[in-house]
Amino acid sequence: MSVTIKDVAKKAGVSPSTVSRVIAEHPRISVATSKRVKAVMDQLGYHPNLMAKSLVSRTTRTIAVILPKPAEELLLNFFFYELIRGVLAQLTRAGYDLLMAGGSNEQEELDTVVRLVRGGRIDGLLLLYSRSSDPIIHFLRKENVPFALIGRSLDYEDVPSVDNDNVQAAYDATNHLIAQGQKRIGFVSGPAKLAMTQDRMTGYTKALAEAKLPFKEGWVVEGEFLLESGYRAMASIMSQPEPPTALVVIDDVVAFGVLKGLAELGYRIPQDVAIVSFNNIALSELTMPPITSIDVGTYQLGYTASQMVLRMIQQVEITARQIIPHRLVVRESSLRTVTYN
Amino acid sequence: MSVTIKDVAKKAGVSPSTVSRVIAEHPRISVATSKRVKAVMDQLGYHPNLMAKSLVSRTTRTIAVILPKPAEELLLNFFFYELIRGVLAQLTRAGYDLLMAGGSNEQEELDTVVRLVRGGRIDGLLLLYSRSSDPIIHFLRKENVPFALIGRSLDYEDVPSVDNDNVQAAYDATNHLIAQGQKRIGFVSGPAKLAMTQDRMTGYTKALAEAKLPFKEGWVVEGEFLLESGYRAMASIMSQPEPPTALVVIDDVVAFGVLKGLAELGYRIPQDVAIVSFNNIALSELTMPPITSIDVGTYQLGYTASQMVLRMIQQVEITARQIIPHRLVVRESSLRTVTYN
DNA sequence: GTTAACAAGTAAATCGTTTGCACAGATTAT
DNA sequence: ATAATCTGTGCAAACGATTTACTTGTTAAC
Repeated sequence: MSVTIKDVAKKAGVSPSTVSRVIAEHPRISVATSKRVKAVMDQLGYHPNLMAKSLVSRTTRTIAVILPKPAEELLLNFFFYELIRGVLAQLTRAGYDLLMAGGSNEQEELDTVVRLVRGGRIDGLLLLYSRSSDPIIHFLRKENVPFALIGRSLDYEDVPSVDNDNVQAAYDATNHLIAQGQKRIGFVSGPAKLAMTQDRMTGYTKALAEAKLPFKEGWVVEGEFLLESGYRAMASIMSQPEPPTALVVIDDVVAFGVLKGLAELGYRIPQDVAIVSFNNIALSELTMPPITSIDVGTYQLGYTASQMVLRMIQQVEITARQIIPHRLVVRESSLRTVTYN
Repeated sequence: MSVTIKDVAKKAGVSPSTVSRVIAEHPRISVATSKRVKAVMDQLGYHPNLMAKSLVSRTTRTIAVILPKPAEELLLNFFFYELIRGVLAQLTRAGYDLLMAGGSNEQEELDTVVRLVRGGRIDGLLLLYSRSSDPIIHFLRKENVPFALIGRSLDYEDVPSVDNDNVQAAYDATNHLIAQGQKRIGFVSGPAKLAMTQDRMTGYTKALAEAKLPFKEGWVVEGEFLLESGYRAMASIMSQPEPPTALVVIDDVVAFGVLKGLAELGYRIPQDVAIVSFNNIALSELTMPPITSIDVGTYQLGYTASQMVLRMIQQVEITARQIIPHRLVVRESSLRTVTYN
């Protein structure tokens, strides 16, 4: 069917091993032979069978990204894509391929990971978020598979991971609102299980405490990383007797929902309610008003995490935990006084 | 190292072939043996080596998506992600994995495809756009590899593909503006090589011609699927002696740039310039004003195209060319009279 | 009671590579 | 001149599955 190493060998009048050595640029092969074999190779359009190669080398030059449980939902958040962009840039550079796989629930997700790892289909993987007591992380450590986590593990200190200082980031975001004179600041949050959510919550409360500003249960709403989540949160938060006049929002897409919700309720932004959000996706500057957002270096996150996995595969020593710096990008949504031209 | 079929065989007191047959649910295996072997299998945590399996079966349960040349750029367009969402939904459903690979120029792209196909790494692939005289399509047809194109081939009639009726879509978009009383309608276009761009251009001119409205070279600008592209187009289009009062824009992200450009030049939308765009990505309704857009069923496009590839792999007869219906979603950006509440 | 049919399982070849070991001839060291 | 080392290559055994063709023990048929 397809042209194999044997065909090349026969045509070049050498043994298959020699052809293999030519491909691998083995030093013991003479220049003459190498040239001749190579000529035959492209004359025949030979390409090594990657499966056979992988089988014997136990290597696939493939990294997997596991799509968390509600892949459908995850994929609605643009943060993810910016991340993947970074991942792809790194992997392509290194000549690795990216495999995307998922499951429709936590069990299936684990099954997928086990299948890929035990089945020898991948050389390493990238985990996007970490839940508390994550069975996948547990499995990967046990099996000693190269992997890196984007985020922070709540269970183990020494999991290779790339993260932001989310406590500090939320602290900065909240303080930015405080600096604008805001006194009643709420928090539109994400899934409580995630380390990221917990850290940002910590930063938020810390800033409030330091400024001696009130923290109210009713000003905090937990949700998903979805537009509707932010939209719905407004109904509940703004129906409080004394609603907040400023909001820290866990994610830009959620903030889009917040914008929509507030607009429908008749609030003006930022005059009535000021907003600071996270991730600074490309479209945050296009909404009306543009959203102030903490840039977490999403692309860098993906790029660095992939690099980490690649290094682990090459047995290069790595720093277990890398922090990508964040940066507050101020736009109109958070400013006390705004001038429209 | 890893537990193999032989280990299972030994422990279960049968031959490797029997274990293999148990896995494949071969009818010639007795229930008793099957049970016993299966018990041993999960006692040992056995998982078949996918490479070995692929080697002999010449099958990988993997579909590749080739990222076009400027992957970095492509990934900035959200249209792509919605597409991938559809692809993943279909593939996950069918138990296939998705491999994303790319190259940094057309040659590398082709090389990647050749490597993956000849190397037996994938069972089929999905092409995102088609250029004229695309060497990749040429190669895939020659090699008889299952693949589907999202879009339309300019070279071959019978390439399996999923597409919109882009001529009609652009015709509808333009007519919508005409119905609003617009007389001077421009077109912010995409790369001229792409079938999609050409088709939309055709629909646009057709609508103008039928309505006996003027077509002016200066009102048409070619660009990329990038925000900046739309932004820059405004400088050139609006500096015409008689600038258009309405624009058909090739893509939502480009339209975002158009919005930004027009705002900076002091035009109000839709009062001074009305806009209709394509793809209807999630954020089109969040801009100010929300953008009227042709929903092309992006998710469906990805979902259907993947299905087509899977069918080809399973040797099921397919319709070579499927058309996904489009739908005009009217929002404020295109309306003659607007009321803000 | 012999043979044919069948059920359940095994042995061995195969898929396309890589790689340790062997070996012949050339080169260098002593 | 002989031993020791180097060079360049081939043989054959992996890697971990699947699958064809063969064995064996039972049951049914005549």
